[in-house]
Amino acid sequence: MPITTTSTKNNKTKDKILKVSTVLFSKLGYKGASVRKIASEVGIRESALYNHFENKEEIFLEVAKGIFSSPFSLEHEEVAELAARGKPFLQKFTMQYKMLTFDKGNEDMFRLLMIELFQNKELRAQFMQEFHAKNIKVLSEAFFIMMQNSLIHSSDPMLVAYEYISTLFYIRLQITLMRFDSNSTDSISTQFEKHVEFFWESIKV
Amino acid sequence: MPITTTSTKNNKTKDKILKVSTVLFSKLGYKGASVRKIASEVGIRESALYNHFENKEEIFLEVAKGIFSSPFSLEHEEVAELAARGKPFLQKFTMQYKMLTFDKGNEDMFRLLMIELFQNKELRAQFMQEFHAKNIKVLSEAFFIMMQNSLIHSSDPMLVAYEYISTLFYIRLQITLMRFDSNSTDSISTQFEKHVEFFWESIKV
DNA sequence: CTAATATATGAACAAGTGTTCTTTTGTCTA
DNA sequence: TAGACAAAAGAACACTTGTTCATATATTAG
Repeated sequence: MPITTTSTKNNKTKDKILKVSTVLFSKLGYKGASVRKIASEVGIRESALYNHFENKEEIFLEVAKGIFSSPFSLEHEEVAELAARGKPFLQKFTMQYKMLTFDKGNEDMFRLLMIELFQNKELRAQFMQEFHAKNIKVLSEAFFIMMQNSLIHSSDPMLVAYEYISTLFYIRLQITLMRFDSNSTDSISTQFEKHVEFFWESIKV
Repeated sequence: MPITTTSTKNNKTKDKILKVSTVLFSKLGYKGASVRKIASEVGIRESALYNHFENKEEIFLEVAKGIFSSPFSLEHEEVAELAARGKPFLQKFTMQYKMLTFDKGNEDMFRLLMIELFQNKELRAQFMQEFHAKNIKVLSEAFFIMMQNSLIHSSDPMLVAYEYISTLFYIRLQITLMRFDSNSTDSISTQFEKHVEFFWESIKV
């Protein structure tokens, strides 16, 4: 008898509401996605939504939980191990970042984040913490190890991390924009790999 | 007798509407800034707005014109001249970018752009063209000259330009976010200068 | 000063918003 | 089969939205 945290009950409708809301919020934003649009897409009346959620905000908060829960998991040990070899770490890290960029669910979450970023103070704080600071931490630790092993030139690991992550973010934003308009991402598809190459050539000793 | 393009008429109120709208749109977004909020801030009734503009969208379009009209002017000759000296070009370009980031008017426009980016297809297209492509063009031309003069390592100038502009954008986004919450930008204030240093050291021959 | 014109008001509109009822329907349990 | 409970519908609410219109008030021109 498996015990899931989100209650074992028969919540088929609730799940559908969340699924639909994710799509609509990430397309239209919080204001643009009205409860009637959500309900209609689910196939129920607005009033029925309130059997599953207190109000609109509760739906949004539930959806927004997904924004920073990306399974971006490089174990601490794995970081140390890969970093000791230099370039393979950058490759692994970047490919994970690339996967997140193209993954449907994470793409929606990223769009939602961008749409609501300047409308939601809490989201801004989390962006700085979860998106920026956390990445800087992992990367700077890795670059620090590379410096100790004389694989790259010595300098401030935090600065190197900043320089590295900023380009990843920009590529992700651009790809997300293009895909939102169903534009081909061909012209930018290998930008992640190019970044790894360029950066490694720039810092390697 | 100076002839301004925006008509010489006595349009004090119209100007105030645009000024107020700029602030509200860039804070609350298109949907969030209602005509009543705008009118009330101007000091008139909603109905009076329609003596100056056809509708809300016309106000927005007038405001949005300012997004991509930044006086980011490095003359073609100046680019060539500075690029031939290498690092000074990066310094000049970056300092102009930094000024735009901290300039009140351009800051509002940048925020407006970010807020509406995923809600407005036309804005996305302009972002790609005016914000991205144009900068890539100027930068890649400069890097090309530097390569010809053997100031930096030879590689794809467009790639180098991409790597350079992406970090500038990320810094700008972060600073704009912090200032939106009235947070101190001390921790990131010299990031632009650090970027110039890091990048130049990375590419110089 | 008077007439014409531009700009303001205040009320109203139709449509949309989030939310709350009461009532009906369905589903599982005793 | 009967009763309990969860989930649906449908109508209504108070409020906000963009926009319009008739009317009043300034401002300008002859």
